[in-house]
Amino acid sequence: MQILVVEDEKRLAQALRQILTEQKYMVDVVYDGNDGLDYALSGIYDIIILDIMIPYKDGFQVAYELRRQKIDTPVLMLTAKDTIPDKVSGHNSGADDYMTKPFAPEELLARIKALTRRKGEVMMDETDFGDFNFNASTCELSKDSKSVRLNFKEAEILKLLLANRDAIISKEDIITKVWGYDSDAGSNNVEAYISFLRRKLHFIQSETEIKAIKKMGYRLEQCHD
Amino acid sequence: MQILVVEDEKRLAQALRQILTEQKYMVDVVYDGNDGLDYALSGIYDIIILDIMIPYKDGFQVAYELRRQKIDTPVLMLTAKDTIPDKVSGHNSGADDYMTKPFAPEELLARIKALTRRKGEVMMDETDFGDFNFNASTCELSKDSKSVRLNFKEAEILKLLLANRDAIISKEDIITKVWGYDSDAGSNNVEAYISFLRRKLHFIQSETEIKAIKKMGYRLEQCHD
DNA sequence: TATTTTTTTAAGGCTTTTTTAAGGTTGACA
DNA sequence: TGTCAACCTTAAAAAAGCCTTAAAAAAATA
Repeated sequence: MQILVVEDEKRLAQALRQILTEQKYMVDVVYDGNDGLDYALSGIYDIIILDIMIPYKDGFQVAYELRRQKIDTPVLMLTAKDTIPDKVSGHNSGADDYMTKPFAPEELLARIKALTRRKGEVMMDETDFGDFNFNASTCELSKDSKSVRLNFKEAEILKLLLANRDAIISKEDIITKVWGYDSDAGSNNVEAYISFLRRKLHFIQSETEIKAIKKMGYRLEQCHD
Repeated sequence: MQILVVEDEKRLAQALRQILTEQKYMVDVVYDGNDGLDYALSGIYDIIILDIMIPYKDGFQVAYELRRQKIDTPVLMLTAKDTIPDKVSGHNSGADDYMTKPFAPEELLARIKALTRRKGEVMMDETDFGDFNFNASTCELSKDSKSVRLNFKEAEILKLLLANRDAIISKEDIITKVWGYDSDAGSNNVEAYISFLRRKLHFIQSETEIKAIKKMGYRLEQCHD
C-alpha cells in the first residue's frame, strides 16, 4: 500500500511520514505541487494526501490535473481549519475527501481506510516473524501446531513490536499507543505485559525473544544460535 | 440487509420505506443527491434505490461518482415513465437496473432480489459450520434431527458470525449491520442476543460455541476436544 | 382487542483483564 | 566487589467486560 504525501510544511510532513510508516504503509513525501503532480501521475499510489497550500501549484490544480489525465487515485485534501469554501472547491476538483488541520492521527488513518476500502483491497493481517505467526484478525499467536490467543493489550503491543520489526520501540511509545495519549500508565505496566507476551511466546515454544535494551525500549529478535 | 432510498418525493419515499421495512430490510431514506452520495459512500448498503430527478445532484451524477469511488453497491434507478433515453444513460452511469414509476411493490421487491442475488451477497441458503446446519431461508438451525427456528435478529447475527467464520467480529459491527447505522442499541443488546443464540445452539445439542473475546468481539468456534 | 412473540432494559454474578505492589535479577560502573 | 538503576516476574487486588435472567415494552398476529 503506497501513499504519496504532498506537504511543504516540514514538521507536518515528517509527522505524517511517521504516522503512516508506523502503520506499514510505504510513504513518499514531496514538498511542492510540481513534484506532487509528477509523482502522482506515475499512478503507482493507492492514495494521495495533498495539502492545498503548497508552492508552485496548489492542491486544487494538482487534483484537477490528475483527474484530467485520468488518474483516479483517491485524493485526501488537507486544509487549514477556517477555509470553509475550500470544501466546495475540493469536492469539485477531484478530491475524494478533505480534512482540516490539525487532526488526530486516528482520524487520518480512519479516512485513509475509508478511501482505500473502496478499492476493494483487503488488508492481509497475518504476520510472520522468525518462527511464529500472528493472525491479527483472530489475535492468535502460533508456531507449528501450538497456539494461544492474545488478549487486547497483548495483541496491541505485539503489533507494535511487529510493526517496528528491527527497530527499538520505547516504552513511552508503547504507552501512548496502547494506553493512549493521556493515560497514567507507568512503565511497569508495559513491563508486566511484556512479561505476559514472553510467557505466551514460550508457551508455543517459540525461540523468538522480546529483548529489552536498557533505557531505550524493546525489540523483537529471532534466536540465532 | 440495508437499503438506501434516495427520493425527494416525500409520498413515494414514505411508501418505499414502508414496503421495504415490511420485508424486514433496514431502510435509510434521504431526499437529495448530496445526502444520497454521502450516505452511499459509507459502503454499508446492500442496495441503493436512486431516483433520477432529485435536488443538487441528479441520480446519474450520484451513481457516476459512486462508481468512480469504487463503491459497487448495486443501484436501482427510478425514472419517470416517458424518459426513454434515460435508460441508456442509466446503464452507462453505473446503474444496475432501472424501473419506471409508477410500479407495483412486487416488481420492486423482485428487482431487489435479483440485484442482490446477482452480487452473490445473499448467503447460500444452507450453511454448515462445525456440527450444525443453518438454513437462512427458513431460519432453521439444526443438528441431526433436532432443530429450532431463529427469529429475525438471531438469524442476522448468526449470518454475520458465519460470514466471518475465521475472524473476530466486533459488537459495533454487529450493531451497525443488524440494528442499523444510527440505532441506539447498546452492547448489552448484542450480549442478550448472543445469549439467546447460545441457548438455541445448546438446545439442539451442538458443541459449537460462540466465543467472546473481551474488547474485541465474538467468534464461532467448533469444539475441538 | 387479546394473545403471542420479539425486543429492550436492567441488575447481579461471574470471568478475564488490568493495575498495583513487592521482591528478585541483571549488568554497568565506580 | 558493592551499589544502583533498570528491568523482570508474580501474586493478588481492582476494574472492566461479559453472561444470564427476569421482567417490561413494543410489535406482530390472531
